[in-house]
Amino acid sequence: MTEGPIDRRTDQIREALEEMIVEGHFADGARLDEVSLADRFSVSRTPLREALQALAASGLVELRHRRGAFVRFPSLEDVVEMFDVMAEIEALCGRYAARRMSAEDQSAIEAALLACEAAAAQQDVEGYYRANHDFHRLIYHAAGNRFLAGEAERLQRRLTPFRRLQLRVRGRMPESLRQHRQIFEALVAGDAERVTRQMREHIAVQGDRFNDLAATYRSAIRGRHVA
Amino acid sequence: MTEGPIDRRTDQIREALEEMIVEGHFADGARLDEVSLADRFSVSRTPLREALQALAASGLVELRHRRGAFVRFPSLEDVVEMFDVMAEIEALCGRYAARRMSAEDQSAIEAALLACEAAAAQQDVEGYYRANHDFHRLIYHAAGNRFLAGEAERLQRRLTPFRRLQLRVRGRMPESLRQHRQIFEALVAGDAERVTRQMREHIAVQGDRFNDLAATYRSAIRGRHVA
DNA sequence: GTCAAGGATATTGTATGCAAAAATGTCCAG
DNA sequence: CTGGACATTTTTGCATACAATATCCTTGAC
Repeated sequence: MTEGPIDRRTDQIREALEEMIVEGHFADGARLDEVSLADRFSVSRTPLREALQALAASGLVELRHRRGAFVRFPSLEDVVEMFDVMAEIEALCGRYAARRMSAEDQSAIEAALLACEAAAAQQDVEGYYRANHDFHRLIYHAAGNRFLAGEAERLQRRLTPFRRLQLRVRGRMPESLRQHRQIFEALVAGDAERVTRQMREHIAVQGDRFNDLAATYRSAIRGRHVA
Repeated sequence: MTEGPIDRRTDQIREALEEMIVEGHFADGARLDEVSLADRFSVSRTPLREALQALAASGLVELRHRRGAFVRFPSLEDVVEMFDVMAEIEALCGRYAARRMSAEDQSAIEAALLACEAAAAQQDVEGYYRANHDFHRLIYHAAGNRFLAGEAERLQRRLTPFRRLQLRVRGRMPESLRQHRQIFEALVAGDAERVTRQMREHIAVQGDRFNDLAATYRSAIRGRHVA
C-alpha cells in the first residue's frame, strides 16, 4: 500500500511550509514572499502559489488580495476557541466509538495506550506526543464516521503546536495518561456518556490548564523569529 | 462596509463553479476539464486551476494526480455522516448561544424566526429556505466563538443542496418551524441543555427523516446531468 | 474478432512572461 | 527636520509556453 502522489511539487511545498510555520520558523504575521520562497524550493512561483492557497484554506496563512500571503498565527483567544470545538469533536468521536468500535479498533487503541504508558515511564515527551496522537486518531476512526474523523484530524493538525506545548507543562503528562486510561476503560465498557464527559474534560482548556496554555502560548510567540 | 476583493477572477470562478456543482449542473464524478472551463469563463488555466484546488479543499471536487478534477457528489452515507456532525456542531452553537447571546443577537434571531413564519404561512419554500438559513447562522454567531461559527458555516454550505431538498418533503416546513420556535424559546430561557437537545433533533437525520433524505437524495442524483 | 503494443493526441503540472497594483524611495516644500 | 507628491522598484495576478504523463486510437498478431 504505497501511498499517493509520487511527485507533485505543490504538495511537497505545502507540507514543508506547513511544518515550517507550525515549528515556528516564521514570525506571526510575516509575509511569505513568493519569489524568495520559490527560489528556496527551486521551483517557479506557480506551484508555490498553489501551496500558499492550500495553506490559506487550512487557515495557516492569510491571503490578502494583491498584498501577498501572511503567516496567521492564531491569537490566544483563537486557540482557546479551537480547543473548545476540538473538545466537543473529540467527545463526539468518543461517544460514537463507545458504541461502534470493533475488536480491532479496541486492540489498536489499547496498543497506543500502552505506548503512551511506556513513553511516560521514560519521560519521553516526543514519544508520548506521538503515542498520544495515535491514541486520539484511532478513536476518531473507531467512531465509524469518516467525515467526522476527517474533521477531527484536520482540527488536530491545526492545534498541533499547542498540543505539543501543553505536554511540556509539569505534571501534564501523568494526568493526560490517567485520563487516557479512564477513557479507554469507559470505551471498553461501552459507556458513551462517560466517554463523552471524560474526553471533553481531557481536551478542554479550563482553570489551571488555561493559565498553562496562556503561558506556553506567550513563550511560544516570543520564541518565534523571522525567517 | 463594502466587502473585500474588487476583482480576483479565481474567487469569482470558484463561486461560480461551486454554485454550478451544488445546483447540479454536473453529473456526479464528471471530470472538470481545465481548458474547456477556462474557455467558458474566458480566462487562462491558471486562475481556473486555483479555483479547482479551492473547491477540492472544501470537498466539492476531488483532484487526482495527473488525472484532473472530478465532481465529488457525496454518497448518501457521506451525507448522513455530515448531517450527524452538523447536528452536533449546531447543538454546540445552540448550547453556547443559550448562555452567551446578547440582546441584539436575540432580536436578530427573533426577526429571522418571524421571517420563517411569514414564509411558511405563504408556502414560500425559497423564502423559508433563506430565513431558515439566517436563523441558523445567527445562532452560530450568537454562540460567541468565531471559530465555531466559521466551521458551522462551512459545513452548512457543504450541506446546502440537501437542506434545500429536505424542505420540499411534505410537512417538513411546519415541523421545522415548530422546532425553530421551541429552540428560540429555550434560547431565551437560557436553557442550554434544552437547546442542545432540540437543535440536535432539529438537524439530525433519523427515522422517517432518513427515508425522506434517501428518497430526495436519489431523485437529486437522478436529476443531475452532464454539463 | 479480440487483445496487446506502440505511437499520436490530449491534458496536466510547471516555468516563464507580462501588465497592473502596491510598496518603496526620492525630492522638494514648508 | 518633517511631510507629502511623484517616480521607481517590487510583487502580485493572470496569460502563455513548454515538458511530462495519461489517454486514445491505430495497427497488427493470434
